[in-house]
Amino acid sequence: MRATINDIARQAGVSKTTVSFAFNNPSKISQETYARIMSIAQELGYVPDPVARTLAMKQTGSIGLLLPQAIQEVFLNPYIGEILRGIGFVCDHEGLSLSVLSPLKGVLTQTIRNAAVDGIMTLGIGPGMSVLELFHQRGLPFVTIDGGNAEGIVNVGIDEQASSERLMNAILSQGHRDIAIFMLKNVTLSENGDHFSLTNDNRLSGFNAALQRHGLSMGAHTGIQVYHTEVSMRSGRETAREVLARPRRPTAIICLADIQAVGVYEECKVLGLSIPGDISVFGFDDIPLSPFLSPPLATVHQPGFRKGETATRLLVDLINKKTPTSVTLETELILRESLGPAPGL
Amino acid sequence: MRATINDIARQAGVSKTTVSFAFNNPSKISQETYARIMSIAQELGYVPDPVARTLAMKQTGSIGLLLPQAIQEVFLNPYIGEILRGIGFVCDHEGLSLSVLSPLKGVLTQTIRNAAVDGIMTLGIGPGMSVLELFHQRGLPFVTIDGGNAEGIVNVGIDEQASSERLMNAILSQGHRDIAIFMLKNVTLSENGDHFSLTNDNRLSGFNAALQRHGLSMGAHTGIQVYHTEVSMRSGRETAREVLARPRRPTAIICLADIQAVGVYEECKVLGLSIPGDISVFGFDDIPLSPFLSPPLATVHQPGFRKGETATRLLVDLINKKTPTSVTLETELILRESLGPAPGL
DNA sequence: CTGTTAGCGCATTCAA
DNA sequence: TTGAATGCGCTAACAG
Repeated sequence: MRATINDIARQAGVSKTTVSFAFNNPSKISQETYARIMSIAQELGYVPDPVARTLAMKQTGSIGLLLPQAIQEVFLNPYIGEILRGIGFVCDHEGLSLSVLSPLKGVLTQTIRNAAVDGIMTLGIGPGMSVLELFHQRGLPFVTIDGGNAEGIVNVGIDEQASSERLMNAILSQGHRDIAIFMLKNVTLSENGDHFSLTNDNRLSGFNAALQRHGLSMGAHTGIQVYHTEVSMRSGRETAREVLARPRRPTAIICLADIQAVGVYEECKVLGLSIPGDISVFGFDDIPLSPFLSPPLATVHQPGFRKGETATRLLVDLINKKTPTSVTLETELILRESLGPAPGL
Repeated sequence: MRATINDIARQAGVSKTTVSFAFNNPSKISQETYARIMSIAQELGYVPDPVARTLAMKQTGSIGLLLPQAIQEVFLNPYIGEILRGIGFVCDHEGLSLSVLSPLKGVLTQTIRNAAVDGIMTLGIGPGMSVLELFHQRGLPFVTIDGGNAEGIVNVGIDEQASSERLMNAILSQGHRDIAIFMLKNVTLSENGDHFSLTNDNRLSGFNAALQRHGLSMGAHTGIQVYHTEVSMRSGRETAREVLARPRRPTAIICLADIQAVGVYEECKVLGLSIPGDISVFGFDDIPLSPFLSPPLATVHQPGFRKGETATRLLVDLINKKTPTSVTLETELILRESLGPAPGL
């Protein structure tokens, strides 16, 4: 049975308040009482209970991060690590701790109910998802990352559509007309277990915009096709295997996550295909290792660290009763050697 | 002002107990009261306060992870991501949430005091460090990862010494006699801001064991020298720049973290040095991308995921009053193309 | 500088 | 099946 503030107070012959001051505001009591209290506390191994303190102060000193998938899936993607670093940077700065919340199968609601946090951040949770209502219900400040802009919610993201359009333009301008696009599956969660993704939609329409301007379109009868893949090396590889076996083999593969491209590289090596000689590969995210792949991966640079950093700052503002607004960060097209002209050109 | 259990009770014309049951044990009350309570709760947007609940139940449902450095440093290393995935795997399974605690400059003590968790895991915190006493004082169950074995503390790690010895043997058997070793700096923290690392010591003695058997030793007058570097790509690159400019250039570089090797690769490319033609590179960890570097990186495979997984299971056992014991996991020497014979052999 | 007195919001034993 | 009472451990007005 751990010692409580009462035990200390009794032993020291003072009141609870005095003990409390000793720990939180020593300047309000005399040196000697302070010393006596601390020595007794030491002796009894007393440490103030953080939960009780939190209850009394109505402040947990921690913020939550709600992931779109199980943690062991999500952190397969190094890009998430970048976001996490940004979040952590601000947390450290503000003296906050970070609580990682996974969306467990049916108990997501419970998870959110029970989260002892001052505010919460979400990854890829869009407007209209019932999770957000839960936050409102609890009166929990929240900001979304890559959740899409909407009235009344603070979001940090990029211009998905413009970025994708630029990406596709780069590909098309190299003469590619047979293109496989690896879209992101399971990147976000909705209450009923279904998955949908605003990010996907936006990127798709960016692609279409570029295609249209070239008089092209996606579809089974064209050379431009979409595949729904998971955000992992393995999935990238498996899909590449499937795609590269098609009679009309694409001359370019677009991976909407760099990490998938690693799997594509691997499969190409096995098949003896040269990048970009036989096939060009384009990524998205620009994870720290993309420049070091062989060949270096062309991609869209996304400011992952700053995304996390910005979102956390906004959340802190929100918690402090300020009223921040959504932020859109810049992306940059990074042309590296994995993009080359279409074979035969 | 959020609604409390009292508001609901009053509105519904029942007692607090009944409302509590409605949320936690509906089978103990009648259908109709349940329905009435829930509907009123819905209307008033009532959600039980997690902190108050925690206080009453004496269980937070979350465990803490105490990092050795600021989060933005630590997650520069993909290997940590692997450990995190393992931890998350078990957390999900057990319905626990994960609280990431950073060792802030002076307030580490505060951080630990205020952490509302049922148990805690540490990375690279060894026996004898005062942090551990704090855990005892709070009566907080804890397990260490890579903390070294000691009486009375539960640890999950690898045989650092044997692994390093095997590593060095592999290098020596390729004829290398001029070797640069990039040790890990700042990998662990102690209370007074100093840093020291049991891991470093153990690996060093493993290296020395192998060297001795070959009649060699480390030192300024020999070809085998140790550099203290940070666990990052950048640090690996900078140290490589320094090392490769030495008059007696090493023919092999050992990086005690794969991620550093990426920086070494980069510098070699700039200098026009071929791996392993001019210089061999050996890593440690076997991060997911090591096989995809060019050339693939020879390294010591460490089971990061299983480390996290095992440690978390042990912690859960500890929380449940079981008495688990320390675990040592296996490593494996992975010979890939970045290791070749010393030039001239 | 120190003590008294209320909460904070919920869970739970014991009666009814 | 429900309610009253008590406790969880701490903070913070408000007095003195």
